[in-house]
Amino acid sequence: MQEDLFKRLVSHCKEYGFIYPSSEVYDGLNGVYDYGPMGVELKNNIKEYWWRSMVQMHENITGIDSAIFMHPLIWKASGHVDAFNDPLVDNKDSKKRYRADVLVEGEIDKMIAKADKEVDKAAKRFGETFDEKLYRETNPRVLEYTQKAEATEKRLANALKNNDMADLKALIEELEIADPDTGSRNWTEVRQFNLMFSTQMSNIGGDDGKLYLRPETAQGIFVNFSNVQKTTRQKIPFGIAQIGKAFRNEIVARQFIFRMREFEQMEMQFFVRPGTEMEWYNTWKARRMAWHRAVTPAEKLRFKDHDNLAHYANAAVDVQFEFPFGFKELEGIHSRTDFDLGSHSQLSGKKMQYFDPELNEHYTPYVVETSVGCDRMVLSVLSNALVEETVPDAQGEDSSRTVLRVHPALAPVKCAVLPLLKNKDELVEKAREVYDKLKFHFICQYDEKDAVGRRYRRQDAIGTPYCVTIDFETLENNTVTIRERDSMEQVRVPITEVAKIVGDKTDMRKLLEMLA
RNA sequence: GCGGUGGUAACUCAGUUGGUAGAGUGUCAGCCUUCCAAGCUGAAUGUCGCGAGUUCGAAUCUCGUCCGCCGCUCCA
Repeated sequence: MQEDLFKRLVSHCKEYGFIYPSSEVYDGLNGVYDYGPMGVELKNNIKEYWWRSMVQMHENITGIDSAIFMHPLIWKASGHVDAFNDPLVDNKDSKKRYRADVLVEGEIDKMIAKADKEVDKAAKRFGETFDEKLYRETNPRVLEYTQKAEATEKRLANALKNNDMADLKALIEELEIADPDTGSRNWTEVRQFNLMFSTQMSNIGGDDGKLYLRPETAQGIFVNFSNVQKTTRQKIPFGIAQIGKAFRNEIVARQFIFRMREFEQMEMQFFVRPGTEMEWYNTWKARRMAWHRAVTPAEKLRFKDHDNLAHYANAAVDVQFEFPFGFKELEGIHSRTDFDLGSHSQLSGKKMQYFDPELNEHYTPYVVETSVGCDRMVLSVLSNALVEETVPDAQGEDSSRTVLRVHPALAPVKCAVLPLLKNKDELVEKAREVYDKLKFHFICQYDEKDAVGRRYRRQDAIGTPYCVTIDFETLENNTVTIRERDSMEQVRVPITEVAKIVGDKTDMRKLLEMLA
């Protein structure tokens, strides 16, 4: 059922020009998609909704557009060079894949557990006279375990530091580590998976010329913190917003545009006084949920706290949407502490602090981040909107229609202009006139092909909220009918009012006002 | 990467024991039509994923290869 909906959605997206598989004529490129004529409009509207809700609606939030190429040290400071490199190993028998370092760490834990067990046993034996410290330092068996654990830890750290995959493999073999599930010791070579794409800036020679395509837009904001603060004279708390492409070499890209290798983020980093970050974290949680609820039913949205916090965060929550394949992350809200600014400050040697006149002191601001996946937002809007319903046809019989119930402010085309009949020149001519007026206000489509009912259905399929029909009465008194997508109801209005009526209903302002 | 599964028109799919491709929808042109898809007439569109083999003959059989989907590993 749900899977059917998802398949229908994917083909609908292609059929009506929303989303095409990338490089299709060359058999496609896994995990990459192109936006078509309807898709780009929808996506731009989503971006505009976000941008205006951040930058236009908050005097203390400004936007930037930083470059995708950044100095390679940025990714060192951010922790991505380390955190994005996972050494993976496959078990040939069980076909399971593990992180090699996690396997070794598990083995180290076992060694420590063994030592602890020896200590426990001795403690029971000696009773109250037991000196744990002395025992740990002198008992040969405990010593053997702890020393082995320490040595292994050291070797693991070295191997990771030097990217020595061969030694990692050797370590797994020497420790006789078995697959936790099956007990098999039949391992493949350990391979490094780099989740960042790299490229070459050719006029810098050798390895130093290696650059990464940014895996998140946030760092472009952090490294511009001082520039923005000084040039805009913002006082803390204030935020910097950015929309842009990011790139991650996912091991598997799946679920249509949900997880792509090239994707777009809408991120806002909010800089606050240390100690106030949880307050702001909760404020932004609420604001962001309100933003989502303005376009998505509340029951399809929920918060999901992170079980494991990232290296930079002291609190993290996801906004999840119920996709056809289950509740999945749409947006992340993180309290990033002063990790990023502190780290860049340390590595670059440049101060990234703020002088707080109220406190009369310098500090490194804390950061609360909101980060939405733009493409995921497109997917959520589409999967929430696509409906197949039964409506009466001209004879009052049941007929089905496919309709995209997207919010009018997000709809790719706002208005279709239709002459009732195309073989009547007066109607066609008048319709052209109306179209030529409306096109200055919003995106319109003119269509005269086929019966008008069929044209309505065509517009329904791409989510056009309003259809204006020019009929014989129009020729008499300059009025037209406006047909609304969801209710299919029509009202007759003077031509001179169409731009205002449709404009009001499709204006982004409607959405923004819901956030107040 | 492994396992499962699939690749035929823009979309959804059919194609029987091997005889060089069809349907519905959609698209285009024309007719009809005074407001909600499926009225009439006509038309265009396929290297049947790609390559090799078997065969007189391959969408169909064999092998290889590429790509997609689902699951596992990963997801800061």
